[in-house]
Amino acid sequence: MIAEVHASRPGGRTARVRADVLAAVESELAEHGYDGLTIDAVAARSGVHRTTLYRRWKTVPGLLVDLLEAGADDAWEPADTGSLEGDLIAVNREIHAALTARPSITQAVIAASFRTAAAADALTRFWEDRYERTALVVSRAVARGEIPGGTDPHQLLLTATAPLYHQLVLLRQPMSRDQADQHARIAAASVR
Amino acid sequence: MIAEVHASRPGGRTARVRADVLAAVESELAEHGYDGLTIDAVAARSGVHRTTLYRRWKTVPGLLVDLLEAGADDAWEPADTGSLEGDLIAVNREIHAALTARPSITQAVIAASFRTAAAADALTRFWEDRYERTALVVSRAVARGEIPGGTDPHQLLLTATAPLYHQLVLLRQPMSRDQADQHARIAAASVR
DNA sequence: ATCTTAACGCAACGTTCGTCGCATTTAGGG
DNA sequence: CCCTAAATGCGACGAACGTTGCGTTAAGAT
Repeated sequence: MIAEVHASRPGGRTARVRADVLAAVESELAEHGYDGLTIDAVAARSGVHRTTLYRRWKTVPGLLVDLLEAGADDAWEPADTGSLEGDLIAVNREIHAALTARPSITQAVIAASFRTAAAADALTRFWEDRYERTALVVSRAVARGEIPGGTDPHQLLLTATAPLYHQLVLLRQPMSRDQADQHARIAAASVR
Repeated sequence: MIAEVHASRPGGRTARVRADVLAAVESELAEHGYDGLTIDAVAARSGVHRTTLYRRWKTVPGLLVDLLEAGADDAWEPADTGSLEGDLIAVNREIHAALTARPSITQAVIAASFRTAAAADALTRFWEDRYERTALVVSRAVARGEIPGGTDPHQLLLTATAPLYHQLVLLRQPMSRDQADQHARIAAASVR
């Protein structure tokens, strides 16, 4: 998620317009949720003309994609708690917080990903990047001799994190933080 | 998912219209995917008037909801293979097949559930029903003495099935049937 | 067979959506 | 400071969407 360095004219007004628009997207999202998020509403709130939004962002999902990329934390890496189980619990708590926040930007972007291919691609890239970085907790555990070297990082992370997404996003039912912790423990125990 | 028994006039023409429409929805879905699924296209293909579709089904997600309910198998129950692991593998293979089919009705309904509350509710009810029935594999395992009595069925099923949904639906990446089996084994082992 | 009325067909309407051509502003370079 | 072109503002347009009023058909009751 590198910021667009080769933009032909990223200066003053353009940057200000982008900031205004993304701020409006966030506010609109907070007030009316994803369904109330429309190009016209964002245009009205931001003071930027409809046509400009259609030209630069094309669609509502496009706006959310940009919001996602603008907020991408390039320095993110999983916490090091000293044990595999502790690391997985920390990861799951982050996911749990992101999915239960109201409004949840993550939930909104997921919804958007079912509308346009561009949003789906952006989200896939984002998650690929995150899971790749999170694989660090597995290699650290291997280095500590906690788990065997042949362990598949992705399978392990899937076991730990998938239940949160499934329960909170698809099944649309509550999940306590304790339950989230518990799934991290199950995953950690599965590779011992 | 009981068929609407108290419909005031479900007879001949009305039933025929519904059958024509749902058939058209399925065909249209197969050819153009969810994005190409529009009220007008379904009306044209089915020979039923636009207005009728708007009156009875309101929205495109509404059409998919009805398709889901029409295809609901009220007799469904999980296969009995004689072991918890075998049962979970069987369940996961069904889910795997449903999510990798092309076109996948399940994937389409999931996409629809992010558009209208009615679709989200219908899907939630459907899954609640399925997971409740699938809990049978857990009670059978308890009866066989395979696992302790205090086992939480939902947590176990979540561990087994969530990775499939997450990988195939949200992460939008492939998963082999062997990997699906593997997650069933991990779940089975987690309660031993 | 007749009647009632729910369900459907039909045409027209207003709204929202996304696009286009053109004028205006302004960032960034000479 | 001036010049060029990218970015934005503006108004209008056509198409798609969803709704409404009214006439017609036919299911189900008497």
